[in-house]
Amino acid sequence: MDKREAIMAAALKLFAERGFYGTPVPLIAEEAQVGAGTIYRYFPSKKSLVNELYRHWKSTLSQSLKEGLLEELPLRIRFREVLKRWIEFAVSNQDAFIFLESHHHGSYLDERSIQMTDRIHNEYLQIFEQGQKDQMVKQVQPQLLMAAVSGMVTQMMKASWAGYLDITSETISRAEDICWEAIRA
Amino acid sequence: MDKREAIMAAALKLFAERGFYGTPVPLIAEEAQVGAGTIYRYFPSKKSLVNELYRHWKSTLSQSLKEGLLEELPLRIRFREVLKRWIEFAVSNQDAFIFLESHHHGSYLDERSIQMTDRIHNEYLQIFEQGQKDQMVKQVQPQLLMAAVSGMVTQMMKASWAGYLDITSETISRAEDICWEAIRA
Amino acid sequence: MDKREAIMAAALKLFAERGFYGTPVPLIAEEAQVGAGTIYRYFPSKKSLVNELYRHWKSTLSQSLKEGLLEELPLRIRFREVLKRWIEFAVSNQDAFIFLESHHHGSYLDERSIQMTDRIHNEYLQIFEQGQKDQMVKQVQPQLLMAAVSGMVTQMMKASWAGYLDITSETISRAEDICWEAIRA
Amino acid sequence: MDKREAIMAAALKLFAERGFYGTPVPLIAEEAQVGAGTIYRYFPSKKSLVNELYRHWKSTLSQSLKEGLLEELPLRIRFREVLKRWIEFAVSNQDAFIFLESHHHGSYLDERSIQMTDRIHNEYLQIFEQGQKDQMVKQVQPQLLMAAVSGMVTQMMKASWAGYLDITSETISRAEDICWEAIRA
DNA sequence: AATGAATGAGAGTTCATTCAT
DNA sequence: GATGAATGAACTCTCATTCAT
Repeated sequence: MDKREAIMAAALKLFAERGFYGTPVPLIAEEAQVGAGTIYRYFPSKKSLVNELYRHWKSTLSQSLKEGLLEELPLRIRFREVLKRWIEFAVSNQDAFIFLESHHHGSYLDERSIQMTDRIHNEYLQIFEQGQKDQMVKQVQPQLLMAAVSGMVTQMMKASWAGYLDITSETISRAEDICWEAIRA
Repeated sequence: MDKREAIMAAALKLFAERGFYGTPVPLIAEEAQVGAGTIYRYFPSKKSLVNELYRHWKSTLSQSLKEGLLEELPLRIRFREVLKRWIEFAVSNQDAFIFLESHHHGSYLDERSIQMTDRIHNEYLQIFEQGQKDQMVKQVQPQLLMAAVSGMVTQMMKASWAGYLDITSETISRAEDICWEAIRA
Repeated sequence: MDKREAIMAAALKLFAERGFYGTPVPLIAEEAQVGAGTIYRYFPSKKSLVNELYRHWKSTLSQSLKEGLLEELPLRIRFREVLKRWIEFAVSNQDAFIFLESHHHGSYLDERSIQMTDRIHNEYLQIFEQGQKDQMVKQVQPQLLMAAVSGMVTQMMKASWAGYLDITSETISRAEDICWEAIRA
Repeated sequence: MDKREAIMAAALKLFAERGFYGTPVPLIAEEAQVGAGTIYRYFPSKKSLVNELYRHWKSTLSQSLKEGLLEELPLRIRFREVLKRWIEFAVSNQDAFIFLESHHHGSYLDERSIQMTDRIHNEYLQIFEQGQKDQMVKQVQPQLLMAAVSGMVTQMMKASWAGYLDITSETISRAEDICWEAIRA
């Protein structure tokens, strides 16, 4: 489905740049080089488009954090690996990362999207809770640890987006250090 | 001007809750208990209203971080004081903090607002740069340090907003620790 | 409410001429000499407009058939009086009569309109049933008697509308005779 | 042409149920089990489809009223025979009869359809005029006699359609009596 | 100065029609 | 010949803005 992907790519770009309400459907059509009506052959409504897009990227991110992570490795190594993947995902998929962040609490997200958000959110929390059991990270509300890590990554991406910050592999490595020291016991 | 303030208070609340595009002007008027036309006596357009509101709170935040900060105190003390004020501002002015964060990159922000954002951004950066000179914080791009701190605070507020996190004075104190350890040398 | 009435008058004319689906809202606005948006200050939707219009004229017609009808008069006199009023209403309010007829089974009619239709329909049926008890009209399904009378009036109005028939007081009187002989015992 | 007939049958059913504007072309295609584009091989436009359908059934009805009617029979017999055929056509071809009735004044009918309507209308009128010459029916405008008969049949069919009336052969016979007494001298 | 009814441009969406397959 | 994905004009409805009161 070539058109479907073109529409999703166009919508991702525009929603990331201008937000959901700031993006008229005909503009998405133009960016995707399809007719306005075509969008409605693939998505029943603008709302359903944003929800499918959200779930697609949310699960893509979630997968790439988990995929092939060796359970045998020491927790500490795995922890830093996840951190690294997170940052690398954000860097490689800037639009998607910004989109996920800024649409986190949109009133247009439906029940399924919210449930997926909560489920993945809890998966992440468990990583921090596991780290706490193993005395590796600070013994505070896990939400706070997660806020530190996700906030760091998010703001770094926004700074890059706004042209304040140039992200290199050196930057990524530094960002990992900062995150790690923020949360380690 | 009593009405002007009522309008700004109503707009702050609604923009924070529903975003710029999700908030009709007549709804602001209703919340402020004025006629819809009255808003246009005080602000030439909805866009100018959001910009004035943005600049108002941006400079209020900036002021409260600087105000009466004793230059004689050791840098390290001043540093932690700023951190504390930042978090306390966010907690005491949830709407304003969320509003500033979520409108950070709105396409409706005008030249003046962007310039003010940049100016204040640079002021903050200087704090980190000063900390680097004094060997107190990590020797990395200051943007990254700032991302760590502002990201942490922002995500903490969003978690609170979404009901995931209950913020107490204990939480604030913990958050300060996390921020400090993230950036310290 | 001057505008409200202008809108209802314009809608009546256009719905009678072109039907519900054949009449765009902006055309109603133009005919009523108001802005398109104004219609939505008075009616939440096009559907609600057609329903209010329908109920307004349905009850107006119903009222004018009943109003001030002396119960003391012999049934036969009252019967012919109702017949006369019906025809006169149709002649004096051609648009409204055509509108009511052609929107009888529209899929856009809501529960309330359908209930009102059924209620008034039953009121009319009772007239015929009463006539049957008094041996004045034919002993057949009352629906059939009603079909004869309402069909006659409806088709007469449509013929007039289409320019086939010129309705005079002589015509009305003749129509009454025809109806009466159709149904009398 | 098998497909052509399938399309016309599907269109008849849907136009009768939902009206012209309420019936999307793709829905007709689905009902007819052909591709949407196929309809345009047989009919240049939706408008032309409804017009062909209208003329088809209009002339079918007209034919079945005339066909094989013995000129030698007394006028009175022939008269009642026509009445009977009319009602029987309506009962046997409910969809077609409803379709013809409700599209009688559609703004989408073209010149040819209107001319055919007028022509057939005049043929019917002549029957009544002939009846007047022979002193069998009332000496009033023939339009009025026709309104009585066609109105009766139409309303009876609508009542049946709406579920108010169950049509049996007894009903048909009664309806004939009513029509006849409405118009006879 | 303040109002809120009125406006019309522009939003999301539908659907008659086309055309590459 | 037949298809149905694709189109864009036109629909219903919203809302930033104006202006008579």
